[in-house]
Amino acid sequence: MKLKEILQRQLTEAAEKEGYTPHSVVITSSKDEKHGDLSSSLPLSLAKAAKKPPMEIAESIIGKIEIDDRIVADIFPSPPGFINFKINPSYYQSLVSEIIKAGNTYGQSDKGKNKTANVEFVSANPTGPLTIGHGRNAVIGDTVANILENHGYNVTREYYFNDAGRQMRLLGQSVEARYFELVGKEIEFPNDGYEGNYIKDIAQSILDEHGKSLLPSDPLFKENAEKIIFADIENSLVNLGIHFDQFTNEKTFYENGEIDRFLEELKAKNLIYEKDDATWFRTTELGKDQDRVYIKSTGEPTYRVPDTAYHRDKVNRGFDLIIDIFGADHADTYPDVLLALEALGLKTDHIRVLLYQFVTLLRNGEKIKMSTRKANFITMDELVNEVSADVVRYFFIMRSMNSHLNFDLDLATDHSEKNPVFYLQYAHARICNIIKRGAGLGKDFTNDFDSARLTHSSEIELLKTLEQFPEIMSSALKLLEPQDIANYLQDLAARFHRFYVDCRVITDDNDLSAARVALIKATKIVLANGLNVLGLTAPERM
RNA sequence: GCCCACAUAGCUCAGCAGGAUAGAGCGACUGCCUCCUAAGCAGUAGGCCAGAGGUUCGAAUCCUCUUGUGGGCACCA
Repeated sequence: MKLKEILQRQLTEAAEKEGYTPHSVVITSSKDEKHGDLSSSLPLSLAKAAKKPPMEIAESIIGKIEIDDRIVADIFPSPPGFINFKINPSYYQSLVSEIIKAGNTYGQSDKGKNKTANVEFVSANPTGPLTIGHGRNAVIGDTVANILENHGYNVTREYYFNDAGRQMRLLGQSVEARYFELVGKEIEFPNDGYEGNYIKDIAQSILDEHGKSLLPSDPLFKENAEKIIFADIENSLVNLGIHFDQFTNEKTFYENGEIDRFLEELKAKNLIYEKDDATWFRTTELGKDQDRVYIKSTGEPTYRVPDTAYHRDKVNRGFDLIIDIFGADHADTYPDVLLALEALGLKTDHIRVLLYQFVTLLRNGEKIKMSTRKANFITMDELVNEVSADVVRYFFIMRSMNSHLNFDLDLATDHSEKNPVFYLQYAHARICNIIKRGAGLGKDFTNDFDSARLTHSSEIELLKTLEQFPEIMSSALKLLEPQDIANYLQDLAARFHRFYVDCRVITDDNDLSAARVALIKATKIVLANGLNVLGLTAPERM
């Protein structure tokens, strides 16, 4: 059990013995060492209802706490009504062998054991290369999936795409136009067509493969474009270390009758009606302020229809947890999907939608407006080639999902050595180097060490930070916010670098060296586990 | 106009299930390698936590309003 949980329980029991009814017992790390290592403000929160001074409550609760002195060295109150715990250093010291023993399972849990999760992310339609805009989605999704796996979930990474809609039709027409340009029979380029050079490349490859005798409206234009672009997207994802377990195509739900069935069921519930030659979903009946078009007057369904059928399919596949990673532009639309599922009697409370804010790309201090259609974009491949997958991944999760991300291209490329990801990786590399050096001197400190030798304040601070890792990981499972892990690792690396400066590891004092080697091995394990969850490499040298 | 986010150091951002003195990186200035990688460490300067109310013993954190920024409000996805 984790330290805070132990203290929480002791505090709660002691408070109850004194006749209080504590609601939430919060324990925080003390910032000032004169307040011990951990503190609780429980007495302050009880004071009002009890009509007693907080300090008096603190004293009486402390009197009832059953101290395990292997863990807690001292408990004392401080004004205006905190209870402070001084933790026995031996508790922290004992973590070293615990972490080494746990190895790559340190920080893991079995909260998701025998449970399945589906994480749907990227889901970009194959109309062009993967851009930086998609990148944030891709990295968040993959990292969230890693977090779930860290807790034992069996995760399906899924990519959903539409190939039946207007966008894909435009893509085919754009390729077609470029093809006929190449064979000298120019036809009009579609309005809103895709202008990127990659369209010309595709047209050229079609020309190379099929000659110049293709006729207008040949389905081959769209089919080839889709195939080529999709292969390119998958390759870009692999470059980022991302692999999908399943690709699901919108077309499936037309072909297997799911969409018709779904519309029929809504109709039976009188949630669908016809107006102005279109078919509408009666969202107002379900608490929204306007109805939504389901089938356009052209006869073409809107994206909501297959999307909802797709989500119903995911629910029916029986996952314990379903996660969607959407950009902020979907904030208004996904509730309609959930509403429709609920209207059909499906449970949706195991669906979690993670919305992330957009990426603003800066070059020379100016915003770049990106548009796939206008071919004004930076591709993920370009970026990964310039700054490495590690840096790109870190950049996308180092900011909280719901704040806008400024991606400064100049900073990411020209000053990449200063990227914070190197700071943590350097800590890992430093440790590897010290261990190697120790081994080179014939000092292989494997099992036999006395952790009581770890008494320097930098050592204790490092140990305290190592202790927090499992808590950080379980909080990450609850919040599904990768950023917290990145922040923690920054803190851990900082503690290590400070320790490195204060405490020499390989010294003439063999016992001390053995203890310190064990400490850095434990640190290395936690760094590597954290980097691994973020999908970053843990380099042995830099 | 309506809905959702966001607003903290010169810049980019942490901190937000309320807690004791608001942090980091970059940038500026000062120090630290005869010693495990200086991709590091220590320090100085820099803040009305957007503004105004409220709740509370206690607010950067919760609530309301104002202002500003981004996104959404399509028979686009």
